[in-house]
Amino acid sequence: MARRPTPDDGRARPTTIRDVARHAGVSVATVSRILSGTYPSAPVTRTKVMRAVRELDYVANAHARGLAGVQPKSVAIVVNSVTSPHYAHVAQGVQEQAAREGRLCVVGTSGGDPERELAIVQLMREQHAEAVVLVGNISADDAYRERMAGYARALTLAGCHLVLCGRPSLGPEVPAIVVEYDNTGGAHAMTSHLIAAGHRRVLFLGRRAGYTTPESRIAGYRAALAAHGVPHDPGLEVDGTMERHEGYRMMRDRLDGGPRDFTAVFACNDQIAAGARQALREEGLRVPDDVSLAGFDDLPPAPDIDLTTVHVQHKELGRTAVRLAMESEVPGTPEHVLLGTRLVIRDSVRQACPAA
Amino acid sequence: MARRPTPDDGRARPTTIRDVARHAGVSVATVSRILSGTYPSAPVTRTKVMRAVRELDYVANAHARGLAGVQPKSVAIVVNSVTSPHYAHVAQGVQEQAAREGRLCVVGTSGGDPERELAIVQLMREQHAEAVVLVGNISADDAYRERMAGYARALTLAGCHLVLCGRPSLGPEVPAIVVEYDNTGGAHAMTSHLIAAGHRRVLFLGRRAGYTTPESRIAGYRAALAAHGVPHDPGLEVDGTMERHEGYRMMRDRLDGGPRDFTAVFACNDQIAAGARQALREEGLRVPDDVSLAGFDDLPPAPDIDLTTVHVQHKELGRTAVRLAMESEVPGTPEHVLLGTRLVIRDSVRQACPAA
DNA sequence: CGGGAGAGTTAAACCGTTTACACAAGGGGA
DNA sequence: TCCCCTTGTGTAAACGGTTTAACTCTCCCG
Repeated sequence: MARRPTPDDGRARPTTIRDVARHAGVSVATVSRILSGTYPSAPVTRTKVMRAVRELDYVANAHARGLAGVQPKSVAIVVNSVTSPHYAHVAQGVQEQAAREGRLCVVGTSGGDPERELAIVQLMREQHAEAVVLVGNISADDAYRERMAGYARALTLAGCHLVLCGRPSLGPEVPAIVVEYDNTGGAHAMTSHLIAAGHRRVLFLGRRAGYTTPESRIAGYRAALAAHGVPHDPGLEVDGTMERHEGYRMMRDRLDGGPRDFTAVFACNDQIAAGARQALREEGLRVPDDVSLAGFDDLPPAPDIDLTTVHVQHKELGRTAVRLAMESEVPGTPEHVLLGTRLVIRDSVRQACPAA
Repeated sequence: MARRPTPDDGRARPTTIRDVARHAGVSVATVSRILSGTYPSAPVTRTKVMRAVRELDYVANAHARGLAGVQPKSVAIVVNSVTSPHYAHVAQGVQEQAAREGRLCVVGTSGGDPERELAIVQLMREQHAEAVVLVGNISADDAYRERMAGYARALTLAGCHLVLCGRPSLGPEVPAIVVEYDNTGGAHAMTSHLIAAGHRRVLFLGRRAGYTTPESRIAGYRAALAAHGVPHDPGLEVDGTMERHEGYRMMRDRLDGGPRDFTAVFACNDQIAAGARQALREEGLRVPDDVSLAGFDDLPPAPDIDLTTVHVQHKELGRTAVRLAMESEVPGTPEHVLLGTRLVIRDSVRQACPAA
């Protein structure tokens, strides 16, 4: 036996459909049908059953129901961490859309560790999630891609959709929906904006080889420099991750390292910008009077520090991910969506001082 | 039959333990035992089974496993929204602790709607979650409390623990773990800090009747005024919710409404403080030179706007919630925990100008 | 008065796993 | 040689629902 009948067990066993049937004086099948409402039934029986359900405070066992083939499945989302505004907003979009489609939403955090991400995906496969949404920015290691590709195929076989959100495709052979936003275009536009304001030495904070988001953004930065005939100085590209304290560190190091050789800063995201701004202020440099500063994302704390930045539709990203996964059965559904971005001009960029 | 055998079905059925058993030439029970590793087995059998598992890429069906009585259950957390830094940090703590205890974490958002919150709790009951964590700040309506109390009893009956996080108990009769932090004490300390700096007219932004968090904080504010013999002017208490745009609105209204009759502002949280700061700056008032400003929470964007605030251990709150729920079987576990807070002095509060 | 038609209900099979119990083979002590 | 114990595996009964196929009534029509 799976479990002893435990008629003498201390704690009570939850109410089952059998209890309801007995209490209402009908069969189990009748209760099931009346509750699902998919079958005609006599009003008097219906009343009896509903009363029994209320009196016993019955709720169905989701495991049993899932096992029996009913599919009110769930959507899973894997992010680095929920405290990062970027992930939080995407997650919020996923949540909202999942709720709208009547799905439960499971959130997992990987902490940026590919190993944990793979483990969570495997877990979701066990849970028979309807869709698994992987959000952004992971090291594109070859062995990792190979394994994830394998999982993607397994998920698809089990009728589950893999959605890559703000992250590039795993290759044409791998079944996955991709929802991205235009990192390169946004960075290009922002860099052009800085150049138009007369800046020719723009410090880029947050380069990170192997990570797709920073790589796309720096590509836009470089392309804009080239398009406007501004010489590209690799010495102006600073390595770092996308956290606030890293922004602080990068700027500190730069200021401590010698005379200031830039008039503007383009941070890879708003968090870095916020950290860099703090380091600048500690050094007595005002934004935008002494140094212009631009970010990317348009998330808190951008409005609080008057940051000129690139707006990304984060919630829409999450919503689209879920929507595409749900609709992917219908023929015309696209498998790759690229969301646009737009500049948000606040007050952190000023005309370059020609003397600088 | 529950489902036709579908030997001719288009899409493949996921691999079951039976497939593995057949493929390895052993019985289903043997596969189960070898995979769970709780039983002795011959090395040669073990090898065969493991190879079959690998070749078929088998993962167990979590529904079936759950039904059969194995309990690697999950932890559920219900928050207003994941984009609010306050909830995000608590959720992060819950996630981390749940992961550490080997539990899956389900996140639901209620949008502050008691009705949806109740619905999610019911859903979690179906899912047989091991613990349900409800986070903060809901309207303490009587009918709602009654229903939630009923659910709490039902959850307990099903062996599931209800944890109220940053929210008061439902009453002594209701089985629930409560993890709070000291709102009143923190607000008292901050108000005292402002009074010590010479402020006697402190504007409180974010009063909200019926909501426990603002009510506790304003109680601390009033108590501190009384303790230091500063007259209490109800006209200095402004109603509003705990969002950034509300902080902006409240301060705007106040400044537009007449001459400034306060020298310091105590915002009910950092978000309100950030909004209020923006309104002040638009009016040409500098923080802290013209007006002192204090917040509550110590979450982004507090460090970016140099906000003096009250630090709350948000992650610890979430972690404690999960930990207590897991350990609640062992006798000595407390059912009510109050976490401390501490002042974080930055640069948004200055000595009051006696003339003001 | 026999015989569909159709509404309402029930018994039983099935979903995929775990596990109590049965059982076979092999080894060692009496 | 016999018996018992250990070790490894198989059989079958749960777990709690859903669904199919069969069955029992009424009712209506020829």
